[in-house]
Amino acid sequence: MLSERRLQVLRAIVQDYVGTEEPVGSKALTERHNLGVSPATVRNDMAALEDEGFIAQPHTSAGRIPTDKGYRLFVDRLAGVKPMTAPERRAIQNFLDGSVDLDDVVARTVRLLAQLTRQVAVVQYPSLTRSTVRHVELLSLAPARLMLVLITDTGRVEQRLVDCPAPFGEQSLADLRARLNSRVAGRRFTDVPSLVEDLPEAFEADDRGTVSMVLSTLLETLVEENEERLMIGGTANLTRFGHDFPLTIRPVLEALEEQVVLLKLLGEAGDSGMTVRIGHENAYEGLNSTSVVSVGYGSGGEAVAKLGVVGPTRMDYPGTMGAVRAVARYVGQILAES
Amino acid sequence: MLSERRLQVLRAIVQDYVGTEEPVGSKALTERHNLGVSPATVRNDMAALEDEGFIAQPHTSAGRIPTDKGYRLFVDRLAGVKPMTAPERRAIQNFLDGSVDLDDVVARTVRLLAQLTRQVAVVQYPSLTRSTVRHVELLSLAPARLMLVLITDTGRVEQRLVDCPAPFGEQSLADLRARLNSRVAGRRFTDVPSLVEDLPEAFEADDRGTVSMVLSTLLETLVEENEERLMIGGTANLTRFGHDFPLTIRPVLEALEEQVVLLKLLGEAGDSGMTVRIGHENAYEGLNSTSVVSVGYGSGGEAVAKLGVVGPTRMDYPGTMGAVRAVARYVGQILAES
DNA sequence: GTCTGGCACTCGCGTGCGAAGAGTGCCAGG
DNA sequence: CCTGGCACTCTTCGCACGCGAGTGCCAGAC
Repeated sequence: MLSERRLQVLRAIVQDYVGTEEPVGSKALTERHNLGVSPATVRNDMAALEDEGFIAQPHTSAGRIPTDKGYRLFVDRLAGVKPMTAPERRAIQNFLDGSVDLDDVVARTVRLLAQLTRQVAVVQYPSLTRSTVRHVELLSLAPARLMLVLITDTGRVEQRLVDCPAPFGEQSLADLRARLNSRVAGRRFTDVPSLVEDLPEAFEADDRGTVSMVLSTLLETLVEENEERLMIGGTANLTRFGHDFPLTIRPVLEALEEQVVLLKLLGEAGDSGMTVRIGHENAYEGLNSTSVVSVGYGSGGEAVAKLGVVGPTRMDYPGTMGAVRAVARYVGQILAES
Repeated sequence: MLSERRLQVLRAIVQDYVGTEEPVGSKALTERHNLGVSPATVRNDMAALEDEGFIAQPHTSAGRIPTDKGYRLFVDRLAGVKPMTAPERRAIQNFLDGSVDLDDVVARTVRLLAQLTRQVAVVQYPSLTRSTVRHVELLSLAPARLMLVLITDTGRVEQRLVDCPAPFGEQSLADLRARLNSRVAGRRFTDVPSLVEDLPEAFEADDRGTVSMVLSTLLETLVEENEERLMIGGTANLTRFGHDFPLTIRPVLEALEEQVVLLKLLGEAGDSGMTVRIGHENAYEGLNSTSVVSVGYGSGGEAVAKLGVVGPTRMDYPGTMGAVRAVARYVGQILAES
């Protein structure tokens, strides 16, 4: 439906607008990109593109700027993902290699993404859903008070206090610890409930209450902590957004504070491959003037969590997508190693 | 040196300016505060206040605005701390009472402070320095790999992996766990090093390497984690800052991202009582146009960490101080209970 | 058919000017 | 020491104007 040249015109408009942040006119286009045609021809093409809704003019007699639909077409058909250069890749790897624990990995990733893309970075902590139990530990803090510690293969540690209905002996504790681990160690979280179901039956009547309590706390942890946490960074980059500040930046900051919103946002993104949500494609209203580029990452082939960046719709899509993809890849490697 | 009335004039100027965000002139002052004197008199007083550096005019023939020095005098001598009303106090208590763990307490506190003051809230996690060890746990993950878990009386949990130089038997593990706890449980962090110093000597030669490794990891945790973490919230309130946005907001966002800067900031504040740092009194340049109100909080009489808010120098000091003090008080209570 | 050059037209933006208004400083008198 | 009055200084706002960028359209060339 759109001729090849018109697509090139659109591509040129997007590129120029992203670079200059100013509406781009027909003359400037022909000068900066040698399209081999005159401004007049480009004008006709632009009129056609505007009819189709890919570009718009802020006011009569100004240049054109891409619409959300225009960016969408650009991302889908006109732009590739710009790969990172070798030095950049080395820098990423070096930076992430210095991490000492999971928190540190996530913190470094956020920093890195924010720096590379000069936008707001969002990194979700590796999910518990897909991961497996490495170890479950039980410690007795007081005669009727236990602490349950859950360690996952992604290096995450969760702990919970358990108030027992009755005192629980050291013997029973060791017994429960051993049985629990032999059943669930190395297993998937989703499999745990059915694996421990009948565990209370193996214990004396006196202890069953406590055992059930421990088990339900464990299951609760698995479920509750699927409400993932996440870390954000690079909010200072929001100041580069535009000149019409307060109106634009405010809802974005609000959205970033609402972790629920962000988690939903990442959750809605496709599970495999990179997802780009442009402007109004974002369900959350406050982010209607931003684009979100996200991708899953994980230690094996499977994604255990997502990361991405939030920036103005007017962003360098190829570069951003390249950075996001590269970072996701290296974080996956780091997680696999540890 | 300054007559009573002049102080009243300064107080009126601060109050009006905080309310209206606009330079305040002599006429408006006499109308809104019945000072019992004419505008002309007030003008003379204002000239005197300006000579002393307490107020300034943005340009000739505009009203006056307080300088940092003016705010300082206001805070020190003219304004009290505005206590929270009973309903507000109840709301604070209710909101914090719902907390389930330490992370939750901190998260709720940040939210609460941000809402109450309509500014950016900063809450430091309770420090390890002043707190005591509740329990130390050791788990064996693999023949030559241990996990060390440290639980503090403030409910904080830290874990570390330990790679052993040689396999470490279950027996030795239980032994070490027991000895370690009998020595350090209930003790202050600062006392731990001297308490465990001679522990390796109690073990077989084969195990000593591992024991030393565990101990050094433990000590490392105590020291390293004194680099406190903190949580911030309410950044969206920055948009209410002023009309001269990007320039003001940018360095503040940058400062907020640098946890090191914030920690230093809180660290510099006085250890007891509330500290108010106004404008240029803040060592960090990016915060030169903001004021920081901070106070220590803790479970007992002793402060284990600090919390506070960052806002424009033009803030409602009495109200902000009241909110900060009240929140700190209730957080302390919550921590003491758990 | 498609592209091109030319031309008239539309607007937004920066500039300059004048009036209005707010606020000050100073002075003489109570 | 306070007060009323007066002259002065600036900022802000509205308005008219001209410039320039950019468009749309049309007639003609390939």
